[in-house]
Amino acid sequence: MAIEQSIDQQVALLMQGIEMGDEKLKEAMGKELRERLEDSQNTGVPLRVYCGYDPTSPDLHIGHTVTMRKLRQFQELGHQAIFVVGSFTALVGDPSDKDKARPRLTKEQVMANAKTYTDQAFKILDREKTEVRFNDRWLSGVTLEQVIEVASNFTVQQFLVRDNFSKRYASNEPIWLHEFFYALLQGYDAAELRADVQLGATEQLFNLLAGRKLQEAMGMKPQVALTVPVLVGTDGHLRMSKSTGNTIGIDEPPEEMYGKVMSIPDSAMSNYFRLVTRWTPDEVAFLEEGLASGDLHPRDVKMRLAREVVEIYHGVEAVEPAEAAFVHLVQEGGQPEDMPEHAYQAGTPLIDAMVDSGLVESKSQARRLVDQNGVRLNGEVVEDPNFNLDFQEAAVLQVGKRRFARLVRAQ
RNA sequence: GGGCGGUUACCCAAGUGGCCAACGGGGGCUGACUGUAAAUCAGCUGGCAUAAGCCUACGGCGGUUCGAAUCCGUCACCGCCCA
Repeated sequence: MAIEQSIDQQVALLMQGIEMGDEKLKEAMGKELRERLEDSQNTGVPLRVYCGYDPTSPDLHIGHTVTMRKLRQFQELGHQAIFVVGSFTALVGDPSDKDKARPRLTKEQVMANAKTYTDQAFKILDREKTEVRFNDRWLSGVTLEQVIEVASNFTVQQFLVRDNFSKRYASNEPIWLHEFFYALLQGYDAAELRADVQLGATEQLFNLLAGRKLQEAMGMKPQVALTVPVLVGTDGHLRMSKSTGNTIGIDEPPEEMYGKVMSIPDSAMSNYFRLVTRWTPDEVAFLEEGLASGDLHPRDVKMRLAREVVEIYHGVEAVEPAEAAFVHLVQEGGQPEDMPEHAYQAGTPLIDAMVDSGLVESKSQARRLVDQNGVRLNGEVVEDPNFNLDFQEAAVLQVGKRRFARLVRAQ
């Protein structure tokens, strides 16, 4: 059911948060979007709006949800969302988001990942109104002739202008020929899907524009390209991505999610407000002003952010327990309710139990941690790594702030 | 096909015969402090060993040497230039 809104309101909503890196381009796209929306209203034909996701890892993270949220907005206005699984493009490796060529995946990995991807995506998207497409369905059948035909629309110079290619070119890093094809493939997708609108992160702009160019060459009306800012990872600087290990997975348990949000640097909060919450621009502005003036405490604001993120993926009932766990564990330095259990033989040196329980990787590392006062047994800092375990009752082993195990003497 | 340069720990990168388990930076970990797992500061960051010490490691293999990440040979891979 399309929500009744004027075209003006719709454009304003859909363009909110769109960043094209160039005001003129953004204006032009906004104008094209308006035309499309008007056409759609007049003809009653919904717009075909697509976004592609390369299944390079088994899990989606909240970085992926930025474009999904935008897709969802289109859905709510009655348009057709198309979720494209890059089952073919993932094999090529997208050069956009890295300074280095990405390792290529096998077909099997890609298909396994695709399965979990789509399931997770429906936490955001309306399953009923989403068309899921796998791009190997059409791309794997493309002939060399067609490839050359498509390639004839582009020059090498156009590619070299791209920041991440020009950088690598300048620093003598390899630029693989197959990487050039990535943009062509995305363009091909756009044409195949007869897309009216394509969404992507700002770094994808080049690819989206390639789609426009190809559609035009094929006698179609070029799609509206809309890009959203990139979400930074938990480190606060780099793009959130599996390969840098700075992700917050949308399938992670509430406590984990809450804690990870709390671990982002204060400086990254604004990025998160805008990209991964349901807050309106007014609410965001209120928080930012409060932070700037000192009226709001950064920690409290971040907790608010953490609650919001947990609520989105786990529902409102998961929020309180997740926050309570955080307060207990981190702010009060308490112990978690659940911790893995490890059975030891009486007389086992503590250091061995640390390794055996999987809390540390080697005895050398365990020794170092003891030296650094990072190991506690029943709350007491351990001084002697060779201490022999022999407790009647279960003992709580703590390594650092976050790793716990319950040690139980074996019979 | 020819010439030149390169390959060092999770990443970047220094080291050109012994003082090298290998400078520095990033990341990660621990601690202190705090406002949180933020910021800041300090320490740690191959394995085994209570310790002395031992083992493994500077692309692979082989050699020179009392001794090699460092020299030589060869193979593999990468980059640049020429064709």
